[in-house]
Amino acid sequence: MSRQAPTLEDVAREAGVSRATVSRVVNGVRNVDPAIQDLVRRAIERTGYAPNQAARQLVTRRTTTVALVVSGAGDASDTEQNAFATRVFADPFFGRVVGGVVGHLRPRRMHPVLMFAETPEARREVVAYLRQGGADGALVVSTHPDDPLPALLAGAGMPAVLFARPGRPVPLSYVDLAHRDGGRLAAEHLLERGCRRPATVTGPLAVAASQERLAGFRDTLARHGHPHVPVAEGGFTVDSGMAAMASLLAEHPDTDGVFTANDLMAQGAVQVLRDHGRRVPQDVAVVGFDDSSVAVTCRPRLTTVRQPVEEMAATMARLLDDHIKGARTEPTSVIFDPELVVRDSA
Amino acid sequence: MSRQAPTLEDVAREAGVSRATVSRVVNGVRNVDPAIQDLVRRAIERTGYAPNQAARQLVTRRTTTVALVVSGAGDASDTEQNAFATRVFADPFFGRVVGGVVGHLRPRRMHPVLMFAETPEARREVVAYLRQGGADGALVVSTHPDDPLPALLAGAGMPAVLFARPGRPVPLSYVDLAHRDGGRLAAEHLLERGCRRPATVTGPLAVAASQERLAGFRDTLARHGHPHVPVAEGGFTVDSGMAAMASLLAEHPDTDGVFTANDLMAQGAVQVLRDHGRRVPQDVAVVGFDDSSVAVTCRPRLTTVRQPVEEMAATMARLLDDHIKGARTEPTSVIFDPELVVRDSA
DNA sequence: GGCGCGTGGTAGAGCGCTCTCCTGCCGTGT
DNA sequence: ACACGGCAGGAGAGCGCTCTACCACGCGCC
Repeated sequence: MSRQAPTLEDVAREAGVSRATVSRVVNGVRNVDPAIQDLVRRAIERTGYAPNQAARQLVTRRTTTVALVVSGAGDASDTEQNAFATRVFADPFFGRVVGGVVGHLRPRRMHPVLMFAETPEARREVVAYLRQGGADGALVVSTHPDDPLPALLAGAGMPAVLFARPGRPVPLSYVDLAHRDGGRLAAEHLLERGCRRPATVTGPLAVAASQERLAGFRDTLARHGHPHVPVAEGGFTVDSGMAAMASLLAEHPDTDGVFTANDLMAQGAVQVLRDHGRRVPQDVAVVGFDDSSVAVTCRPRLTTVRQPVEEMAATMARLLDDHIKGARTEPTSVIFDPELVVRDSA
Repeated sequence: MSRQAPTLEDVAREAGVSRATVSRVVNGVRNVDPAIQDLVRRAIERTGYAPNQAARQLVTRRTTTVALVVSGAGDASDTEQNAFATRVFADPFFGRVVGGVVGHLRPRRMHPVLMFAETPEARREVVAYLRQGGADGALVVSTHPDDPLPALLAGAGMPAVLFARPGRPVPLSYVDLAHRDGGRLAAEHLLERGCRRPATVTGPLAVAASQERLAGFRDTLARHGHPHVPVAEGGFTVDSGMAAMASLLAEHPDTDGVFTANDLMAQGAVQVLRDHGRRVPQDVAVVGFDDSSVAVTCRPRLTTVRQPVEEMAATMARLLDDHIKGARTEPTSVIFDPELVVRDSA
């Protein structure tokens, strides 16, 4: 790459036409004589021309990227920062988000810039990046209900779409799941299986989704003669699922059915159950949530409430596209329906 | 964002200096009178100025991004494309790569653009993106030994660094692990535990790393009186680990120690072992590879050969930086040492 | 036959920044 | 006192592209 890259000018000279004509051919805009089109294309071929993105961006004020931000709320120290990315991607959930986003972006020749915003410093960097025109908008996945990033983005007037309804109302579009229905689905399945002593391991109760999954689960059980359901709070990790299950078992050894608010915790719960001599699903039935990859890789394979993460992520990207193009100005929300997937654990 | 964003010109006017001076203050280049610096900074504050990346890129010919490419070798159909991302990130390995890369990039205000290159079409797109100046270079993680992308990149003269030595020699820098030593470490540990009938589940034997882990394992055992070691080939997934373990067990029911070429397969092997009534580690000891997050979340926790993926990824980013800056012109390789991490499975 | 009109092309003005060159002004040495 | 080096700040030329004019030309129309 030592010698200068060819420019539009070079191609134009080579083809014997003007810069504008070449530009039109490249961008497929306006009518250009087929013969000339061919001429130009041949010249492009010969010169090995590739349009300069920076120059194009400068005039169109559009990039070919969107920021894909995984956001926390903490004040993590510098040393913890790298670990954040590792930790985040340890949950198969994020891989699915990436898959969904890329699925929408790719056919449009757009690409995601990966950013992490778990500290005030990092959040500033994200906003700065957007303001400098590094990306056209942001797709935000928060890991914490008090995440200040959405408000920052909305305040800066940047196009942004969230995964899940923000803790505090923010004038931004988002996609979400009917979590309450998910809880209901889990309850109904446990009931149908004949569970008499259901319990649940929730996600962090500060998270709205956890609250709603619990509410759906609880309400459904209450309606079927189970006014009091043992509850233990977890943190969406395997370890927290183990701890929660252990405490549940200590206080309610007769538990015969557990709904855990995600698959990772279900995995932990199953392990603890086994360690305590319970067979799953014979002695205790376990229903997870998400239908992530671990649901099929762990044994027994998990019966779980499916969250269509890829679809949700793709929709998120579509909404952002609309906002960027100006085709949509009002914040919108799209809510997806969960679905029960029956496997071996319940 | 309806009204025009402020430009250098606006700040200059506001501060009563020239554009060049403002630019110098912003970029911290050359000496500028402290009083004037202050004046300019205040003007920036007031106007809410943010430098336009596109304009800057146009003249400096440098972006603030590098491509982080996960690459395959296949001709996957369109419908499989989205799944590729999901599948890739189901392995905790990639999350660690991202963590390491971001750890290096972030302090330098650089960001990774995530790209997937599992089809010829997608590979072309990656090369085109780089040639158009969308990113300054590429960090490539191949999932397949015959991946044509490295050669494409080298041919185009694009700065690029690979994770793992490429199948065919390519004049590109890379980082890698001393896989052979890893195999040796596993063998030695199994031997020390008193295993009499060791066996191994390898990765895809087309992958050099799999070959070397196997060679290291085999050679060490041979040197200690085990000239023949049962081998089953896996595919680095939980399922393939299960299948491989099952076949191993069928032919060699007296196996008392297994080295699996990654942790995911170790997890699968443990499950199959359990299903066949073997206790781990009492009846059969299992040593994994990678020290990924599953090593500590699964039960029993895995004894495994640690691969310092984050460090390796960070080094990859550093090498790329050097190449981009021109501080390094010759392809270089950096080889890391594996380390045995003893937990419960062996 | 002049005129409007659609078609296919050119010319050239920016987009916002960096960076080289230049100028004016000090301090210093002889 | 004067030449001169060094340094701070300004002027202005691009970087490579898009896009709005604008022009040339041929056609059908009254």
